[in-house]
Amino acid sequence: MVRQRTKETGGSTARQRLTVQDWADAALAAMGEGGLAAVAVEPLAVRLGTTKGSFYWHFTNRDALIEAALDRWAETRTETVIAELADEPDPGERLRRLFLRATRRAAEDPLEVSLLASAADPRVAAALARVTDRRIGHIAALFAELGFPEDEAHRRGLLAYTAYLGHTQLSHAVPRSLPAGPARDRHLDTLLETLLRPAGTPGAGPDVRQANPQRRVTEPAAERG
Amino acid sequence: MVRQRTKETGGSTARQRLTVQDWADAALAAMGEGGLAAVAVEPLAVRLGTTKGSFYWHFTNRDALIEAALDRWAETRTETVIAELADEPDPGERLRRLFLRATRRAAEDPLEVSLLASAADPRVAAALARVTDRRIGHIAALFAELGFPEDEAHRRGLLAYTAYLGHTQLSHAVPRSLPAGPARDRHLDTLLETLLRPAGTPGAGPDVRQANPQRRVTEPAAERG
DNA sequence: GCACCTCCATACGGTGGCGTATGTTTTTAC
DNA sequence: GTAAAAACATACGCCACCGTATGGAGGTGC
Repeated sequence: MVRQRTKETGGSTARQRLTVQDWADAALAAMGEGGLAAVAVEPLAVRLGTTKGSFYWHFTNRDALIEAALDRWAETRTETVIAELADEPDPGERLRRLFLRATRRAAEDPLEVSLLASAADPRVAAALARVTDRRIGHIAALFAELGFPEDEAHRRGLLAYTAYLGHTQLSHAVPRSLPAGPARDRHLDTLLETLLRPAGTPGAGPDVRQANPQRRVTEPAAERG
Repeated sequence: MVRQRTKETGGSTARQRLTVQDWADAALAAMGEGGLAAVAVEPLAVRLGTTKGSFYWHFTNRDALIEAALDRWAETRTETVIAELADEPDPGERLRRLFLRATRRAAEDPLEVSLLASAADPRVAAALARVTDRRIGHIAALFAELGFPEDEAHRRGLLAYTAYLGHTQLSHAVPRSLPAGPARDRHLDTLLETLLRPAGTPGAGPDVRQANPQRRVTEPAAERG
């Protein structure tokens, strides 16, 4: 990510120039490590091997950087995962792989947790709202594809996303509280299974979805990567 | 919370003196609003109507304040809720009321979200680990009281706490994504009901996995969000 | 009522980060 | 190959905050 900028190494140095996105990515990285407050121009400049002079050429001030970073986050960190699985034909398997992949990535990157904690900032809140709507909508669409009626699909999508968020929090705060290794995927599978099971929805309950006969699926092995 | 300290109001002023806990509570409040970085001595002093002189009498430095605040949080914000419901005889009802109460409080107070995002700090991580273990253990004990075997009770306790965390995150980040008003409790009730329903136990390794209720394989067109 | 201890106020020096001003290098235009 | 533009470097003033030093209020013992 960070470009090399050896400063006085004779002639071989191709002194890269930085782009707005380089700064935005660095800001997101810093944000993941230390929250919004850690998005500081001068430390970022050091990390990028440059100086403030570069920064204030690309941005008017720190706020502009934060907005750029949030935009970049909202664009990249949601669509990529969705797009990666677009070729999977089976919606159930697509849901499962989406869930496993998303939780794994979120467990590796503290950025999302950091952003969730910065929702007091209106710009962060806006980005979060955008991303959350998109994600829940997409999951709900998967449930709808699986045969659930519209509102029930949305309800389950909401639950799935809630589980995703909670799991992410735990994986960062107290990782040892969660099963690790192969038990991890099994745990997430049972969680998904719970969400997929036809519930006795008491409120506006259609009667149809009764007991699941003989569900069998796809080995959990496929999801590596 | 903040004590009144009118500064020059003649003689009627009972000039309160501050305690270590006053500072710790103020630190927790600031932390909820702006994260760990917002725990700054001088702003806190202003909020408390005093000066740094007071602070550095009670604490050696800022780090000591943070530790005191974390200790106070770990002690108060978990045991109180548990203790408040100790007189409820029915474990199912105790679980339900615990869940409703905890989620409501967490939705009102941003502190917990902020702490979860500061888990990179080892002191915060320690406090979180303590509190998390205590809470999951307590919830698991409730499930055990309800008749679930030990490991299954723990598994469901973990799921319940995951749901709690996720719900809390959503309620702060994108509150409108969650049902409000009376639908709120109904939503949480169905969530709990899901967790209480006897499920296909995972440990013994039955082949049942992942459900497809009446597949209605739709066009991939539904994918557009 | 006087020494004494507790608790707070005020005044300092130091650091880290923001934003501006202005110089310097690299790239592009032609 | 030179002039203009783009991209970066350096130097400055400013503010917020940390921690220290020291000087008082206010109560307490006797």
